[in-house]
Amino acid sequence: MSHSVQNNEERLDLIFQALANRTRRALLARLKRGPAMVTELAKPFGMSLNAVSKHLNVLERASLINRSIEGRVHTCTLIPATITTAEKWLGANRPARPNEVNALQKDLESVSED
Amino acid sequence: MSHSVQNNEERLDLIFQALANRTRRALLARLKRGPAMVTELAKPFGMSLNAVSKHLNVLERASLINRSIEGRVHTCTLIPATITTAEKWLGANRPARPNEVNALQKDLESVSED
DNA sequence: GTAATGCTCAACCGTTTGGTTGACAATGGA
DNA sequence: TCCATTGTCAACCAAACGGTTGAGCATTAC
Repeated sequence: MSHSVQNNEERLDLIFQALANRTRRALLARLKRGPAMVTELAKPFGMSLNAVSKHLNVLERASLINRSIEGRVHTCTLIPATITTAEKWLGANRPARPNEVNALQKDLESVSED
Repeated sequence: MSHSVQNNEERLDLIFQALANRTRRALLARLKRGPAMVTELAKPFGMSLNAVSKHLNVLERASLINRSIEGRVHTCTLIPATITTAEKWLGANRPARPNEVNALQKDLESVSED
């Protein structure tokens, strides 16, 4: 494919961009309940199958889902590890919460000990 | 402003879209270390101040940052709660991990108890 | 064999994005 | 007062987004 040559920033770009659309988030929410075929995924949305197919492409390029083809049925599966990648970035870039700050301050106090 | 009329999906759209750009993620990473003025934020990036100002607008509309004006200096501050909003969505839409599944299965077994 | 199903690809189209430049308003320092 | 600093706004531009329609290719059912 030669598409998979991505550094971490590129991966995060693709992941967050894929998440930045409510249809795609709804697709992921559905897939959390288990794998599903494309027409099944498309059913709840008031848009063409083609549009949903495009959204699935975006999710696939972001490695948020996998597709396995069996006959004419394409089954989509969530890739939880990619969601974890996004969670990790957020966790690393959210400042410590008050109680965490308190804990950190206690640590600092116990070190300086003046 | 009349801009702040947003339901949850709109808010998530704005948040994830704001996160879907490496310059903006770098800005947030910088702001995690504390508030900063606009020129200071712009310094590390090879682009015009105007471009950075636009990025800050995107972050502000997503409620990821705040701006306080004092004289001619606009100071930007991170809003951690909004990052938490994104984290919550991800946490709710990542399937349970194996150990969590085990815990859940144990719960179920202890209930049905046949 | 024919028809329906499942899905993708390609082309198109209006809107948004991410950058630029130029002008300008307001503040602060000389 | 004059000038540098700080930052925004507006207009412009190419590229990407998010949808559409139409065509077409496998696969399965009849």
